[in-house]
Amino acid sequence: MTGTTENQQPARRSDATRASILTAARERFAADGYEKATIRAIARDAKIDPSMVMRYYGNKAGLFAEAVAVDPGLPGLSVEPGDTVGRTLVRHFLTLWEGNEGFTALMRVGATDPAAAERMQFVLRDQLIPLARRLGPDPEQAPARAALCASTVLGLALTRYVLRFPESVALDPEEIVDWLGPTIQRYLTAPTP
Amino acid sequence: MTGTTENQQPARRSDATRASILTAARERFAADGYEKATIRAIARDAKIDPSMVMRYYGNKAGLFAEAVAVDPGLPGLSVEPGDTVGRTLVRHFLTLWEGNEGFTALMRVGATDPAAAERMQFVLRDQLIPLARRLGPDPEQAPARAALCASTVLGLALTRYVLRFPESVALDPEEIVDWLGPTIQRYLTAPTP
DNA sequence: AACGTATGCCAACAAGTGTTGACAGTCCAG
DNA sequence: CTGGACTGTCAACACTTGTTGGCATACGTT
Repeated sequence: MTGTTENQQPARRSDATRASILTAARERFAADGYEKATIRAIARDAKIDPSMVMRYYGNKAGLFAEAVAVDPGLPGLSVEPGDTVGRTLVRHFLTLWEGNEGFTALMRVGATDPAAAERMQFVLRDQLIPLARRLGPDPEQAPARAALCASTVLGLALTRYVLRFPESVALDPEEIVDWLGPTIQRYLTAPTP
Repeated sequence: MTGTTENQQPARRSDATRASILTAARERFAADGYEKATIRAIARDAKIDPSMVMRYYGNKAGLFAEAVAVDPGLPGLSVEPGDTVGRTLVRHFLTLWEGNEGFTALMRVGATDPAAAERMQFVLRDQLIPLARRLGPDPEQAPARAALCASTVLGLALTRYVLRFPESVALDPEEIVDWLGPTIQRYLTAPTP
């Protein structure tokens, strides 16, 4: 083994450049969206030539795809007792968003790009709906209940990370968990109102 | 009086063109966002020449400004008994969004344009915060409580009108009121959790 | 009828975009 | 040392964008 992690590839010299491009791309996409994040601007940030971006990532779409290749992974929520799932879920999403700019990028772009919007549905369909089906009183209501949860979480992300409303940015993470946790819990488990 | 409404201006012949441009612009902005909604495409929809857009609205920014000049107006919520404010507010936003494409346009663009994002804060600052200050137990918490309400409403708008998640689109309006009403009510009036 | 104005179209511009190919230096195996 | 592959730069391409000015036509007033 050559590096810190075991790689099959022989660790080429250009890996540093590749990484710096990807980092710059994530920042630009998260800050400006797809159209305004030009390849020239990303290349300038990464301090290389725009043509290198093309060589390493094919085209702009390919670069974006790799920049937002994030894994939401709701880990081990199946073994949750069921009483605190709401709080746990909110806390999970919060730490996820705070640490990875890819989510902000995906969301900003999803507002105008159907492909990115569809990619966001993956979380809803693959993780939230099954969760709602397992915890809720009526499996048939699972899609509706999961949709409400998604709108809650994404609404916070929108006002806090995308639109950056000062009043939303000022909220303390634990304060958010205290308020949104019961909401999610109710959407998932409470009887139909 | 010449038309249905009283106008000070003598009702010029180009008013129909002006209106068709504005309608096409609203649709395009709402569907594609700012960058992808090109003046040429809008002009093609309105069946006129792109140069007419410039003559009547100065430039693209001016056109967008008039296209999203919508008034959220939370009417008479001050006289609401206080017990059903949550439901009333949700219902109000819902009818607002269903009827006017300007909101969708503003939101889609706000995801990448800071100016549009700031325009959206107007609703929060001018209407939601005062409401929270009047109804909530502690005036100092008004910004935080209002921010939570904004994130709730905008989250629904995001998944339903912008990202168009099928599970969110499928929700019945009254079903939404039933679920989101109590949430808003709690954010506004419930004691700190 | 005649004139000034409003309305519309056409062609073109400068700027910026993603993308491509040719060319120079650098590294490493033989 | 020498060859070929890797890494990077430069200049240019084809295209789309917002925007502008000139020119033709229709209108309303006198």
